Amino acid sequence: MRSKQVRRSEKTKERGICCHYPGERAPRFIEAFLLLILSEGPIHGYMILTKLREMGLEYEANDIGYIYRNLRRMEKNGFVVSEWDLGRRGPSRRVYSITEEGEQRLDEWIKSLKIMRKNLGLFLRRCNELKKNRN
Amino acid sequence: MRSKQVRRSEKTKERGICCHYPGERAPRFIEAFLLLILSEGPIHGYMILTKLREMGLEYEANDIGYIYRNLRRMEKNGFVVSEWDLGRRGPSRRVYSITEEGEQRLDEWIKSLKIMRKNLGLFLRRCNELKKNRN
DNA sequence: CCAGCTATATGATTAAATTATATAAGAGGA
DNA sequence: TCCTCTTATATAATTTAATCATATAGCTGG
Repeated sequence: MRSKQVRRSEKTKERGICCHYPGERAPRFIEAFLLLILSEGPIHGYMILTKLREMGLEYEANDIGYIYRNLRRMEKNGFVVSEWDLGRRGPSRRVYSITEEGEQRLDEWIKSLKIMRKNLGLFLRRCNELKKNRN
Repeated sequence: MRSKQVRRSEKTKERGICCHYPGERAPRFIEAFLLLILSEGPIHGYMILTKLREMGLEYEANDIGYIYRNLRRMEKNGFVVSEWDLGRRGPSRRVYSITEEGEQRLDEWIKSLKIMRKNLGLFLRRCNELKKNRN
């Protein structure tokens, strides 16, 4: 460990979906995002971090431990399987693939997140009305 | 305690925003919803449950403990204040009101939940594309 | 040889969601 | 009177998960 650790709470308050919001701690969506990425093809943990950032989630270097932990849990739950990729230079990679159960799980997530999105819309509209009525 | 407890995990899997989704546990939005309701006027805990249900969140009788705990935490954090309402028949009520700090906190929530809603949209669109390309 | 990037992993701590239960006032019926 | 139901608040105990912190190792370029 060389570089100094940075506290998320000080640095990353107003960003993506899986970090920072006033509640301090992340919501519980990471599994959905991991499943989507894995559903697009086998991939290793470190690359997932890059993908998440491309999806606007702005993870820090720190958060990689969180990814690995979740991948392990998901493997335990049967949503993914992994194998070592040793056939290349550099540190070896553990490559994860989604299972049939994982695909089903993703479908459940999609259903739930659709409802959540709808309810968030209602929430925000109601907030708008509240502010409007105050002026 | 008279009535039988019901397990959320068996009964309420595919519902609102603050309960049930594949991750089993609720996301961390409850504070935002409580703040919005309180921002509309002082109210006691038990009535909040009704309001949340009206907002489509389908809480069970069980979940009232969760509400109370959150209200207490929020009071500790200075987002709300409470006082007893003894001037009526029936069990006495603890009536909560939002503070200036609570209003600010709600504004932070609104910012974050807007981003979250946007990112959920991107997520769902990406899922759609994935499914489309498979056919 | 050191710094930096890539790569995986996990112990320890803290926060919070869930389950379960305790208490009590009043209303209405048998 | 007793019983049950609804309204109302509260918290102990348990479990899950997010965060903080750190360890290890391969390879590249200066």
